[in-house]
Amino acid sequence: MDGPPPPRVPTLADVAARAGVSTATVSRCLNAPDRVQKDTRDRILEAVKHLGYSPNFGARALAAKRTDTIGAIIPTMDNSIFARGLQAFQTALVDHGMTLLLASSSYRRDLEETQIRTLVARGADGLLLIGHDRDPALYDFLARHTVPVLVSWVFDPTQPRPSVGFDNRQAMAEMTHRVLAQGHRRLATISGYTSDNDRTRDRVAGVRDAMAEVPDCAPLNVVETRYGIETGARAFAQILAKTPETTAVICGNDLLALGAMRQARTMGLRVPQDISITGFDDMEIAVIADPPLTTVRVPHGDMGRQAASMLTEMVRSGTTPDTVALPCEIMERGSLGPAPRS
Amino acid sequence: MDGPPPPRVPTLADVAARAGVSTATVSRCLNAPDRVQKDTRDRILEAVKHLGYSPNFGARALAAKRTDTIGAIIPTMDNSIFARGLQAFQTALVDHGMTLLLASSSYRRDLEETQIRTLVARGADGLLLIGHDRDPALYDFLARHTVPVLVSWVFDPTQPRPSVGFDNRQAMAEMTHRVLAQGHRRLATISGYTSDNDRTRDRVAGVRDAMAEVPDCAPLNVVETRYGIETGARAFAQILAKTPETTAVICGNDLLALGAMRQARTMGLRVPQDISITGFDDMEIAVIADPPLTTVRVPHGDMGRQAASMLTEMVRSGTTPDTVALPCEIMERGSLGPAPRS
DNA sequence: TCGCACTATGCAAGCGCTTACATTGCGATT
DNA sequence: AATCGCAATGTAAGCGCTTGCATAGTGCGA
Repeated sequence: MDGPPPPRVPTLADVAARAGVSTATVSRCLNAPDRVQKDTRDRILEAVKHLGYSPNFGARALAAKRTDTIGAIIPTMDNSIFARGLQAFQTALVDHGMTLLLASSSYRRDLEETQIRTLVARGADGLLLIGHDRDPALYDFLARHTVPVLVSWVFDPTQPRPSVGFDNRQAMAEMTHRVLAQGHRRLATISGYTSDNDRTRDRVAGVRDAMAEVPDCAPLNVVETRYGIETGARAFAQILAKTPETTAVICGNDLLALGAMRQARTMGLRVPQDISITGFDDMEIAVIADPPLTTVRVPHGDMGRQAASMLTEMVRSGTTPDTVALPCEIMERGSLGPAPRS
Repeated sequence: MDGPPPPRVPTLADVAARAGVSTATVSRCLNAPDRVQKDTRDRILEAVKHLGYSPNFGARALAAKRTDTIGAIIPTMDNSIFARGLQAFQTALVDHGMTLLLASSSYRRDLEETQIRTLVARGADGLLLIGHDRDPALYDFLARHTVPVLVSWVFDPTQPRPSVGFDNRQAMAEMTHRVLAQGHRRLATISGYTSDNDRTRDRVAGVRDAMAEVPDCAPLNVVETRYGIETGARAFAQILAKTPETTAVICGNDLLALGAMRQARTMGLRVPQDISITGFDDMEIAVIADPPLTTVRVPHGDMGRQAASMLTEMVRSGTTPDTVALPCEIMERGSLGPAPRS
């Protein structure tokens, strides 16, 4: 019936021709359907379907000055912590008609900077970033390009930028309270690197906050290391070498805690009878660790979903939302027990 | 010194004006630097820097008919299996000057289809997909839009599309050989859902391949379920209810295996003395499970990096590379032991 | 000295879409 | 019946870049 198939990808003009209207009407029909009459719309839609038309992205971006694309830069996808939040973020973004442009920084500030510039150059309408710590020049750059930024994974109402996240400091303070409540007074912390990272800093600060309220605490032994199981194990050994009297090790994330637990076992220490260990994140495996890990449940999913809504709103309306705080929950499980009688 | 800053984002024309050349020369200078003379180039680069120029993405995409963007659709980021490969993929992509557009399908065929169309509409120059199972109409669609596709996570040279991955079937057969070598003859498998998923199908097929070489095996008890720890635990209980004589449970991934191990412990079974359990993926936690999990190490990183190179090449040169097979490695650890004397 | 090959640069035509503005047609208002 | 307002649609001007082709400049062999 039909002639030979069109040799090229159909354009708006092809649709317009087939429907017997102008390209403007087709464009409107696609972007604001209620601005064209029902029968015209039907005719256009038929043409669209028949031709298999799909708008050219570049042309649309050029003319409309937006891409319906949101960029996100996370430290890493390697461990599931960020991946879970990202999954929720991406899914929600799709529901809002947005697409995710993704990059990772490997926790490196210089790389993150490059990635931010790249994503903006790639036309990201808005950006999701983790944490506030960043060169002010970068924020200037983003402002100049009028790219809205939403910060996640933290809650800090004193920052000028909106964020959606949780209060790392308070969550860790709460965890530390629980540890202290078990009678522990000789604590140590295995933390991620704190330079360029407000989240890790806040977590350590939270530990200190809680300790400050109890008079007879020994000084906190803090070891900084890269996040990971192996590094957690090594850090644990280091801690016991320096302060063997430690009865509880508060870890900056679950991976570190898992490594610490393994090392404890290796060294013949029972958890929690001889030493208590806590984590942060509540990864899926926390509950099947032996003993199950006491940790902080982070609202990954809510954070991701909220971030998607907020960013979409920011991009579409140009408004700046209020910073949102999401609650964490302490999951008390087997790895935290009473302090041993010394 | 300078006048008031330009009120808007600078364009090619601004750069050209400042450098005293035409926009064509600036464009060439940016895209093929060796086609303009050194001093002209320096002048242009100075102008670029001074103005803080960065090319407009939409305009470039429209004129050049490419976006330097690669789309990837993975089943989920929720578990670290895909996330790790993706991390390597993204990093390598950046090294090739490409950017990652990401979507996830939640293992749902219909969603995946939508996402594929969306990413193409968003201007992805090429696509990374997981597994071959897909509606042929989709492949037609991609061909019509001349979007090259690379399939990953599988190795199947009989498929018309290039892929980079590993042989799920052979890897699982190899694992099963190891299990059989320990004297096990009553096996069960906890598999992910096999409909629309060639990877899970291949893994089960691998188990059967190996069993076929041994005459006295009991029939294989297969339970299909969603990937996860909880679901793995439930599936394990189901298996023991139906075939309590089972001495080894071969799981389709590590999460399932971890769940199975937990359930075994709950039911008072010792691993591996009473029952052996194996996984697939070699997630980071496999080694700290108790007992450490015998599993298949999948070359996530290599796969991601290779995929990035291959796709970039496909997009840039329009060629179709050969399918690449990457080796898996069986990690024999504590969760696999000799079959108990019955 | 002339012509030729070749390089560096400019000119200008799009790429396919959105949108401000203009036009048309029709019912309601006076 | 003339006028006005409004809804539906058309007209056409870009959006900022790439690239085929044209043009000018340069060095070299004959």
